[in-house]
Amino acid sequence: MGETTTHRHRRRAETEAEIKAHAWAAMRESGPAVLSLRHVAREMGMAPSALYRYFASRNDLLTALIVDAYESLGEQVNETYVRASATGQNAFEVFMAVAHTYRGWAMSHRTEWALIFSTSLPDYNGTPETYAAAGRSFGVLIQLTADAVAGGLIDVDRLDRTLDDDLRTSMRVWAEHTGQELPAGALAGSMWCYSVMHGAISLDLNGQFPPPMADSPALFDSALRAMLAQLTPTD
Amino acid sequence: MGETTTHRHRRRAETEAEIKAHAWAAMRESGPAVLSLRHVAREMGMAPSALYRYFASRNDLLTALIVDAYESLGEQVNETYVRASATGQNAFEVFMAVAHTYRGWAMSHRTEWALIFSTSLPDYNGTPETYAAAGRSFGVLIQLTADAVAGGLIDVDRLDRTLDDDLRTSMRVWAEHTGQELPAGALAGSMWCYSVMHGAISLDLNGQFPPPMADSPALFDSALRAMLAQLTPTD
DNA sequence: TTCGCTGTGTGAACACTGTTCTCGTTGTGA
DNA sequence: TCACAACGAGAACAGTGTTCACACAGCGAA
Repeated sequence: MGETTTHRHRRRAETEAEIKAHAWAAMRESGPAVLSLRHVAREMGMAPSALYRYFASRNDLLTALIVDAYESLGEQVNETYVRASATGQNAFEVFMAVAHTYRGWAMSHRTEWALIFSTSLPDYNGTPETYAAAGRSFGVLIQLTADAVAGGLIDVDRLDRTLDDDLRTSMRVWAEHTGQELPAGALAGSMWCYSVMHGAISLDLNGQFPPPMADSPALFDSALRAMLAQLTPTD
Repeated sequence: MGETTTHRHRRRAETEAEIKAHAWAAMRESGPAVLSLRHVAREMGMAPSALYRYFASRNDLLTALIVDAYESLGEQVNETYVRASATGQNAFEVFMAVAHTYRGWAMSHRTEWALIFSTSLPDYNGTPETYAAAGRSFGVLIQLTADAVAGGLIDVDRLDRTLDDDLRTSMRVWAEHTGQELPAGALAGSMWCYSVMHGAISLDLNGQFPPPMADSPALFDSALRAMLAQLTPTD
């Protein structure tokens, strides 16, 4: 038998996609979190109740949208990782390329970003599916850390010594959980970089930076490079 | 005459506060962004329409709540700044104390944090009042930067040289806007620290860190110290 | 080919929501 | 004591997510 994709199946996938497309459009113009099923239905020329044939609830639709957003982000990030790695640059340069892709995605997909990273969606609760989707771009970060360690870019021993004991064991626990051979210090360093990256983007997107430094890739770049410099050996 | 606080005035202020208290309580248990005026009214034993004597709309109530949250945060941050400064510690140690207060507030006021920092509140738009309130804790950061520069903790010249030209001029523009004498490099450094601080908290609160390092003040601490180390002279 | 089932769409209904309006009542300053 | 502003109640309107009974279309099996 295999996958019998009947005519019905295809049509169903189409309408499903169309619903999501209209949902994105609505959120883009009215801001996220005001997604109205009735509005989408009206836009599509169908009864509100008909949407429930495709998504069991508003939350389910939101989950699907979030998963799609994660997938889009993960895909772009991963693609950049692969392409930049192929050029033979060292892991830090690859990381910078990935980070700029990450930031670029956030800037050009503000709605998606808000949907992913804003707690406080009305009544929405995260699901296992979203967590799984989130892991994908996180995996690239772990991979990059492993690359950097392999390339000798990280002063593993020094970083390890600076860590608090409890923190070091936390890192070890997680390191074993990843497939890679990751020293605690390196893992901590990657979390530092992740924090800078996420924080700079988040502040920028929310307009929490003073006006003249808003939407400044240069500030983002300098912040990340400052943190990376802290990881290198022979300071 | 002066301030004639009649009986009515006092009662009005009381109900206003009571409304906000009930609103916070409701958000705390049902998550933010599902604030329902009717629910608050029901809880208080009054008609929904009566609330409109105190807040012109749901957005106005939200604004008041956000301003209160900012004020609470700003107050705690400022208090820590004053107290820590009085002990004669250097500006970096004061900054660490302030940062921990900041993080502690975020952890113990998740609802308030979400209200402040989540874009994507349903239909809510920022107002001048909220921007003014936001500036208060930002001011402490600027003050700390000035203190650090005055204390010779920041390698101003080196940082200045590492900056992109456009970025440096952006920083200068903003530096003039603040009352303080802030070199561009130092200002950039403070933005880096702000990014780390905000990012680490944000990721932690949203559960975006791997489980074993969730809710870890040590990770937060190490990330900030790593960034601070990057600012000091004579590396 | 006809039967029956499953997938899809409809429209009415329910319980909500924010908001506005009109109508009383009640406290306060003159 | 009077007049007026402040306050509260209740009904109403338009909007929401969601459910339900119903009707039709398409498809596999008899």
